[in-house]
Amino acid sequence: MAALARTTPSPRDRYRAQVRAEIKEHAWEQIASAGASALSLNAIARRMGMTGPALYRYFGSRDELITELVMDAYRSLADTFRAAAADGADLAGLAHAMRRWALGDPQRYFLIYGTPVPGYHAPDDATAIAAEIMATLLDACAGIPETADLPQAAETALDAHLAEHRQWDGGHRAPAPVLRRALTFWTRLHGVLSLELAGHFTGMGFDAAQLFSAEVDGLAGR
Amino acid sequence: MAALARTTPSPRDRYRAQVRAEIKEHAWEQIASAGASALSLNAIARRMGMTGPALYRYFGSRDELITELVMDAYRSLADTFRAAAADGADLAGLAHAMRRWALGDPQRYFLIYGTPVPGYHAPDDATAIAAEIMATLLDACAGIPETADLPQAAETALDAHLAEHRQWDGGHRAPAPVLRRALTFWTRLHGVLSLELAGHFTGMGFDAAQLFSAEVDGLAGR
DNA sequence: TGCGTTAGTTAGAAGGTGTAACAGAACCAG
DNA sequence: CTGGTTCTGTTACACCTTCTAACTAACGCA
Repeated sequence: MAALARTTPSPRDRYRAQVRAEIKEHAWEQIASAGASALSLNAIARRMGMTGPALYRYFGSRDELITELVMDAYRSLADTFRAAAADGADLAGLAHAMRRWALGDPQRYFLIYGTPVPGYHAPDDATAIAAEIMATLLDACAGIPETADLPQAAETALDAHLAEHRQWDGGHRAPAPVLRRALTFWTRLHGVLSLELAGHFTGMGFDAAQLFSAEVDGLAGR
Repeated sequence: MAALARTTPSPRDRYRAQVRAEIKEHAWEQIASAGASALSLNAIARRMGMTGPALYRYFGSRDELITELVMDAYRSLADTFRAAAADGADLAGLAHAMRRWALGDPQRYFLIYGTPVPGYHAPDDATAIAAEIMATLLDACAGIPETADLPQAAETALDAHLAEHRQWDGGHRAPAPVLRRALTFWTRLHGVLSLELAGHFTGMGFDAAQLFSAEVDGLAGR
């Protein structure tokens, strides 16, 4: 009873962690091949040679498993951003790192940025990681010349608005144009990327990478 | 047998059409409140006072119903675009019409532009309507000054690419910069709009409408 | 009036989530 | 080493889903 905080994980703990990880691996496979909506605990259990209810020892429900996968996806994206920034990537470097990350597993991207489920609210941890991503982005945006391709007549209006509504800046002391640039980076790249990943460009004939790069070049000030 | 093409719909035809329409109405309610993944033929049947299998007289499968809803969503968006253009809306007018349309039923927007289901391929009719939307957009883009906020150094590269990869222009004889503007309109507005609809801006404090408008102003050349 | 078509029913297969009760293995203490 | 506790995985089940098969009953038309 009342086990003290273990200094070292017990064999059971290790086993448990390993099974949980294996479940998640199978879950990612299913998601990659059929989307999150087709994820089935029973199917995962079958593939692992167990019966369905056994998985409920490891995840309380299907939603709990998906939530954990969402968190892992966020974590992975944040790490990708951080690693790229640590490697000295500029804004364009971050953009291309993000595109590679998304193309590597489109359904993982959609787990974060795809169709929302009306009742579902992301856990606070997710917004914390989102803030971490935004912080990395703001840092990168702070060191870009002002010649970049951004609204200029509208700039005054939006910048003034952002200057007074910056709860989301996480304490970053960037001026409003930098905030604007970060938001624009996010929305524009998501726009091209999500349409590309969803296949809306297939059959149109042009190369999505060039459209993406053109947006990146505009944002990064060439 | 082998009924000739009826000149006037029979009472049965009218009844059938009415029940189909009623099924779709309930489907839209369910989608709006719980998303397309939660759509249940059984639940619709229950609400209509019938048993589940009865609905299979009207739609061959759940997927067939959803496909029809997707088509209706496309049709509705295309009509919204056409109506706005017929009312003399410029590019900015089209943009705001699109935003109103999306905000009116976010899940309807996501039915078109949301997370794709890996195995699913949209019917050819859908791409035809998409082409119709693009045609309206290209017309609107053709009458915009060149001062608009678009990539300029990258312009040469992307424009050259688009000039040689324009299967998607539907015979529109617009020069490459117009094609580029239409694509950019689409991706940028989808970027802001889909993030807003998915709730990714909630809690950030700023007004998504102003971000949207700033992008529109940039695209429309003020 | 009578016959063919069609709508809606029940029954059931196959599969999903999730709970409850139980068997057995693993671990830990004495 | 043995006993007790804890944890894993099982079966059985309730309840939901989609969808098929077979049947009944109503409708519409001639």
